[in-house]
Amino acid sequence: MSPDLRDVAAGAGVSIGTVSNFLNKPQLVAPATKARIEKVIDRLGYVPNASARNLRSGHSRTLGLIVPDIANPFFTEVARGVEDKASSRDYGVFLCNTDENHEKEEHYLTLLLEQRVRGILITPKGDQTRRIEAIQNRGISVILLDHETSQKSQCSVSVDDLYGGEIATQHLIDLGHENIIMVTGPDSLQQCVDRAEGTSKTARKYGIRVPQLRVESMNIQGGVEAGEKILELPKRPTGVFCANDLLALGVMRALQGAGIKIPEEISIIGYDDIDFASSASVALTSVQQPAYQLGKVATELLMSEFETPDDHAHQQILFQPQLVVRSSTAAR
Amino acid sequence: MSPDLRDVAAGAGVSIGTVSNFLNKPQLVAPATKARIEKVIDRLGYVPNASARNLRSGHSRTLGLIVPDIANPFFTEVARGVEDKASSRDYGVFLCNTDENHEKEEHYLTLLLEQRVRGILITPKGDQTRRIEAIQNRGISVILLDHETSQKSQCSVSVDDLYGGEIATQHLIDLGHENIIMVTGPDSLQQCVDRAEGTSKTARKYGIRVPQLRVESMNIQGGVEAGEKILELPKRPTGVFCANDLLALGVMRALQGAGIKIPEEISIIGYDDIDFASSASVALTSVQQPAYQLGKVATELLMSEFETPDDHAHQQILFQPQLVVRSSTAAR
DNA sequence: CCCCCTTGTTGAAACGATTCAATGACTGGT
DNA sequence: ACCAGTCATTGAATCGTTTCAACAAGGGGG
Repeated sequence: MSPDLRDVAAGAGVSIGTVSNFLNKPQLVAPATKARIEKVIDRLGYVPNASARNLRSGHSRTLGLIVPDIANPFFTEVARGVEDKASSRDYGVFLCNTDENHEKEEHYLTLLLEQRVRGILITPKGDQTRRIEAIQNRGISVILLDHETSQKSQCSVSVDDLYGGEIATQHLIDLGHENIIMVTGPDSLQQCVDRAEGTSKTARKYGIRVPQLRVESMNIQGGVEAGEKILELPKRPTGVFCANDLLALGVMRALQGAGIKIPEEISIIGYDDIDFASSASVALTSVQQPAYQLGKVATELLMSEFETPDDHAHQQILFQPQLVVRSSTAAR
Repeated sequence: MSPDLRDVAAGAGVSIGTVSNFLNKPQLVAPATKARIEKVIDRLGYVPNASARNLRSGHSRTLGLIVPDIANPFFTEVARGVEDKASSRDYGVFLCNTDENHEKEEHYLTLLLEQRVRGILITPKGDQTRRIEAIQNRGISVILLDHETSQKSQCSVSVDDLYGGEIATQHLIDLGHENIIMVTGPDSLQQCVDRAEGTSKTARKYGIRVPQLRVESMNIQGGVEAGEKILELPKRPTGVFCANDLLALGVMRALQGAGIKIPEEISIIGYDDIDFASSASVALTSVQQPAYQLGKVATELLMSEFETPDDHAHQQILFQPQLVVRSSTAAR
């Protein structure tokens, strides 16, 4: 149905090998032959078959990207960074969305293995160290994305979530808040654990205890649920730190729905500084992360790992987040 | 590096063909043999090589999805619909983001052709009829997503943008607005053209002319730019209809930044009803589209096209959008 | 006891490319 | 006129599967 290297060769009156050289090592082919082959390729609309190519050459030109929630603008931004970098080197990207679901993560990992992708970028749920090592043993590079690792055998690119939790909490405390609550996700998300840890650490310095309100899903819906629980609390907090902006927007929606004034009655601070944060009903104070950069750097690292394996040292890159103050937090 | 069908066969003391049957036609394999093979597969961690499989069988188990802006929640929702449906039938999805850029679209189409995906879902920019027919001639099914077609040889799943433009405009007119402006994207986006057409049609009935303010990119940034232009207008409009919610949020941001009260001074209505619309600084009135459903139905249609080509009739499915009134529009 | 049918298994060809050693055709130096 | 050395091209093997015709082994039915 689709034309074939053989068809091209026949059309140009050369052998299959020459056409292959034209495609992969053009400097080996005589100008006149080149011209002839090119013309035939155009006329036939020949497009190489990646499967055949991968099979023979032993590696594909595709990467896998596994994220917990593609609807979260933070991860779409990361994905954009990955795609741009990959594209620029003529790699394709399999984008997989797990909905924070372990089974889906497993499912997609197998899918990527079947595809024999060249490398995988993953924001894993829970500790996947063993699984990941098994994959690396198959000759597939893996980079942890937005997830720090202590394993020296793995690369990771992440943002300092501990520090992020600290500056968010410090900000609330500086504004005079003492009754603070943190809305966070399941413990299987390392980001949540680290941000919470940063919060506790800073709070302890001031003799404050920050209770945690845990939700299932890190999205607006989850935030709304958290907000409703906050409303029922016997002693209502004056400051709320949410582990991401979606939660913060949800909490804000729930609280405002109950007639509570933000930030007069309750201050809210989010995390990620997504684009929508500044468009929110009250512009959201948030902790900014270099999402696009994260994706880009991770992809560079990944490619260096398999393109120049010799001078590639496994490294753990850590970005620093930054506080962005807007209108959702105020002195109490 | 990765174990092989041959390794499995050797381990289980059977031929390659039997293992292949175990994988693809288990009913042909004796229970005892099955058990033996299964054990070896587990022990070796065998994962089939999709390239070899595709090459031999002549078709892959992957789809391609091409969208103009994955950062737009409308399209992430569509993508979710596609992924869920595809996953459920064990298909993988290549998600491609074009940034409304024709070259990228072209680039990704070639990528998908190289991969010999089984089918493509695309929200094309401009008229791609010929290109798409060429792809179909290669035996790859194509479905137009969120883009109506009159071609009877193609399937499409879309939402009635003409009607959407009508109800948005009708809403503004019902509220007493006569000085209305539409913020829209480039003519190469059919959605924009259709929504604008709906607007004009309705406006004409009332003897009103709705000028168009055209921006390059259909995102928040584009909206901000449009908002700034609106501020400079000699005769400021009282109603603004934006071709999508991102534009609306951007316009809102710019106008509010200049101290204009929404909706008291200017009413704004968006399109798509993304999740963030109701969290906006002023909850956005919008035209709702069944995004998830769109993706899901399109994928079903696509799969039926190549799984049961005989009883598949090309069809154009059209959903109806729905007005959602919130706080960003008011009587003048 | 022979034949046919079913059930399970096998072996080899094919898919469309890459890879590489071998070959052929020239060129220029001596 | 010959040899060495480029430069272009070729042909065959190979990657890991699927596919399918052919075969082996039992199991009734006549």
